[in-house]
Amino acid sequence: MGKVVTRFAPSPTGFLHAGNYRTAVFAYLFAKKNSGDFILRIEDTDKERSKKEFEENILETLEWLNLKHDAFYRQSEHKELHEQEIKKLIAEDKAYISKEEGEGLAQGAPVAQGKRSEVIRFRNPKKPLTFTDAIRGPITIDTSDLGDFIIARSVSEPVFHFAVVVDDAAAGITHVIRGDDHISNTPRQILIGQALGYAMPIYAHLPLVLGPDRTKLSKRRGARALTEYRDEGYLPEAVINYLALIGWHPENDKEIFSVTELIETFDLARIQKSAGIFDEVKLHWVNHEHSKRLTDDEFKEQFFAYLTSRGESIPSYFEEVLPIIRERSATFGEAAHELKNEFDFLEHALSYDVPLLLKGAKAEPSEIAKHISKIIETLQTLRDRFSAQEVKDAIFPYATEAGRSAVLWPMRVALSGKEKSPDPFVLSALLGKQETIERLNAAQNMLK
RNA sequence: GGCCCUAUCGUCUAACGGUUAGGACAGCGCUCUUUCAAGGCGCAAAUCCGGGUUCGAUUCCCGGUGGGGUCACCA
Repeated sequence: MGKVVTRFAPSPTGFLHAGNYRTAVFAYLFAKKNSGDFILRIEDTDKERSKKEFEENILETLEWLNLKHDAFYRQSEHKELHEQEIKKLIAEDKAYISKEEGEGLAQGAPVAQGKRSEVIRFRNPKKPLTFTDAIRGPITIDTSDLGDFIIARSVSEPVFHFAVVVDDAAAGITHVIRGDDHISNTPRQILIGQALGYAMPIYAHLPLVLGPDRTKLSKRRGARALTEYRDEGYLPEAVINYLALIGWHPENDKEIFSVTELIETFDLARIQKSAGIFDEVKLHWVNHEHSKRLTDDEFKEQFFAYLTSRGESIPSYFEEVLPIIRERSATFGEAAHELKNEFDFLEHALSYDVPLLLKGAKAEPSEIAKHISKIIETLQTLRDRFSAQEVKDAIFPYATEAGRSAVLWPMRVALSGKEKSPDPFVLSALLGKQETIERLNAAQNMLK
């Protein structure tokens, strides 16, 4: 058997959503699994609706996902080939030029909506046709109801079905991996291929990815362009991992895969037949798992790049706070939010009031003031560059004895000025001995 | 509506005739914890219905029902 060649063939008529890219992921994984080629073809035969910006978005997204193609072209670049093949079919009387006299064209009215008075139709043998789908097995469809379908608007303007068949054959595509919604298109494409004398590719129709409302993903129903996930700081490997999990499952219970692992493990035979629903919540979890697997350096570097690309400023406390932010956030977007909104107290002056100081302490102000004095006293005995653990060892016994909420809540608020924050020991280490004591003093003064 | 595809917890799924129907996300509870997360532990949750075939059906066959797709001079 020759080299495996798959392709991803989107039309640049809108932003592609997760379902489209899931198809790309499978076509890519299958090609790479078999040491084959993955081709990207932009299907731009519809000049009216094809837009450069959509093509750019597709390229940009694929690049972000790092789904590298081995060849790239636009369908429009194959005009001569298409025309040659159309003429060939007409010459062989397998297709013919048809005079159209439909309603919209009658009564000498001007040709409306781009409708032509002449088109090229395929002579349909009108027989039941069976093909074997790599995922679903044999599928039989009677092509009679198709009639003599149109294959081109004119000799130089092929319609999708025709161009696809010619281009797939020209590129030596061995496996056509595409969405379920193309099953009913397959017979007519096979018919065209047979008429042209092409070798048939293997078809593998993937189950569709549906939205939460169980219908085909679409922009209007809230499906988002994949680039939005990039903008929210999702990791490309996590997105690929999650996408691969819709409709595919390995033999074991493993769920978190790198792309390399995916290529090793992927198997067309283990693809689901029924449609799956895109679940953002699970994607979020998968991303967190991938994020946790990053080394500290990788996280720092990638998070830094994310912040920079977003035009966010890098605060002075960036590095110190990284380990804490990492465990609390699932995406870079969330981490950025934490960085900006939850740790700003590290470099800005505090503003909080006595009620907040008392809120979770469940104790009298005088008692709290006493606790704070004790904390300051204890902290004085520690070395200048103390660690969170050292502070905890020093304070915790006292807190436990005197009442943790009465001691630790005010301490935490005094240091962070916030109702929610990391624990007071971490906070102390972050601020350093001197600043910690200063803030505790300030809080105590407020209580007097 | 015609044609085609499809059917296991809410969701993604495991099982390729014999299992207490397994895992994951979400949910709930407990724990850890000054707080919010994260973490650990646990609970609850499914074979669409009806016929066959079989000693035995989630699994094979038929019918129904549900869901989806497709019926363009769009791709």
